[in-house]
This record gives sequence, C-alpha cells and structure tokens, in this order.
Amino acid sequence: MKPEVEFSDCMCLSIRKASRNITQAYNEEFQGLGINITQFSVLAILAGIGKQTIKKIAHQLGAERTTVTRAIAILEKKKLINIVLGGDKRERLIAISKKGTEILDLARPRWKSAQLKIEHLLTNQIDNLRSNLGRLHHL
Amino acid sequence: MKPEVEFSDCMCLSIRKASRNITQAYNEEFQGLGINITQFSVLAILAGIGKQTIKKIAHQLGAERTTVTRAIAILEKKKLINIVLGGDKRERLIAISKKGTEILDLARPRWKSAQLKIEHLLTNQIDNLRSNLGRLHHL
DNA sequence: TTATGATAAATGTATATACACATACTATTA
DNA sequence: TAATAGTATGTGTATATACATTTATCATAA
Repeated sequence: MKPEVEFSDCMCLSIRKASRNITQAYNEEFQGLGINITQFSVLAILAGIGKQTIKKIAHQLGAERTTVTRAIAILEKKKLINIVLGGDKRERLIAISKKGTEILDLARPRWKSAQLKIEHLLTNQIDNLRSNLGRLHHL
Repeated sequence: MKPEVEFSDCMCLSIRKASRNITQAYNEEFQGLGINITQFSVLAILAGIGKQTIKKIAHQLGAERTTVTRAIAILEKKKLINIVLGGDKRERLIAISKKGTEILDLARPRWKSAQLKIEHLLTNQIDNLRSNLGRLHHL
C-alpha cells in the first residue's frame, strides 16, 4: 500500500535538481572565460537591445529585480558593463562595455555548445519541454 | 535573417525561471507553517527512511553535500531535527524531531495541493516533463 | 604501533534568490 | 507651489548553491 502522499515525485525537487544540473553544464562550457551563464545572459540582453534600466533587464530575464541589481554589481566589478545616468535620475542605464562585448563574443559559441548538448539529450522532446516550462510562468 | 546564435531559447534561462516559479508556488502553499519546500523535502526524507548522515540525505536529494549542511543547520535552529553521534565520530546522524514530525504532517496536504496545481497545469504532459527532467541528470 | 591515505563534515567565499524596508527622485494634485 | 502618491533602485537579512580548503576521524599498510 502506498502512503497517501507520494513525495518521491515532487515536481519542485525535480525541476530544482534539473535546474542545478543544467546550470552546471552551461557553466562548465564557460570555464576559463571569467563569466557564468547568469552574467552571459545579462550581457546577451544588453548586446541585443542596447542600454537598459535594471527593471527592464529583470523583466527580460523574468528574474527578481534585486537579483539583477546584485548581478549588475558583479558585472560592474568585472568592468563588463558601463553604467550611466539618464534624464530620470532615479534610473541607472546599463550598457555592455567593450570588454563585455569581447567576452560575450568568446562566450557565444560556448553557449551554443551547451545548448546543443541539452537539445541532443532531449531529442524530439525539446519543444514539449520548452512548452511545458513556458506554461509554468502562470503559477 | 536570424543571427547565428539565438539566445532567446536558452534552456538554462528557461529552466531556472521555471524552477523559481515552481519553488515560489510550493512555498506559497507552505505560508504560515514556518518551513519552506527545501526544509519540507529534508523532513520528508528523514520521516521516510529514518535517521541519516548528511551525505546520504544529499544523495537522496541529488543536492550538494554542503548545501545540505546549511539546510540542516536551519532545521536544527528550528528544532525540527535531532542530531546524534554514531559509532563513527566523523558522522552526524540526523533524525526528525517530534516537532518536525508535527509540522511535516501539517505540511503534507499543502505539498499535495501545490503538486496537484503543477500537474493540472501540465495535464497530459506531466509524464513527459518528468521524464525529460530526469534525463537531465546525465549532464 | 605509526605513518599515510581515505572519508564525513564544517567553513570560507562568491553568487543566486526572495522579500521587507529604506531612499531618492518624479509626477500629480490640491 | 507644497503635499502626496508613485517609481527606480539600493540595502538588510535569510536561504540556496557551488567549489576550495580545513578539520577530525577512521582504515590500512609499513
């Protein structure tokens, strides 16, 4: 007889574990570059759509604003971004720096490699998985 | 024309975002209980298989050992576990406490409720998703 | 028995995440 | 214009995660 509640299939544990595994796979590809997947994602957004407020970067990433604030501090320490003030003095506009662009360009093929590894692992399932993960935003 | 590398479909960002969303959904169910899903998962393991070393708990969770060390410290502060020394003095054996058992029993239906919400959201896809997340352990 | 290697765990440090609260600035309205 | 509400961001605190290093203990071989 099963107990009333079967904990071993906890979706939260499953996805958090998968999230850790995937994050490590990407970060391994980035080894020696001096950035991780988090930092890569911020740089990629800035390269794609130009300078942005922290709030908008957070929205693009679907991440908490204050999490992005801390990530920006790290990127600033590494001199991968420039921070300028705009007309609205509450805002700080974040732009990718020259050094940031250089590292981003080195990182792109690494990202692609990690991405392909995941996709190969999930052949024929990748669109389903993507769709499922996307649906979870409604929580 | 698409750029060579399409970052918007980054599986790492997708799963990390989904992981945050799901974690928050479970933690909302636990509101007022004084534990979160991380702590619940450790208590559930201890209740299921009895007292365990930190290393074995980490293995059950698929989590880093030192992450579990910090989680155990939190559970100890909350008096939800008891820690005893065994014959091997390097080990600490972790057991759920009476208070821990009581809170775990209150938490089980909350966990089930969160779990059902996810499963409803992913009707007919849940087995696929589970299988996909499981496959990612090979990374 | 002693030296050595293996093991369990803790600790230091960096980063990721969430939430509450504080601060500075802007916009609006009386 | 002055008071007030709203907005962008930062900071404090707690927890989650990873990895390197350290410490204590155990096991084993000389």
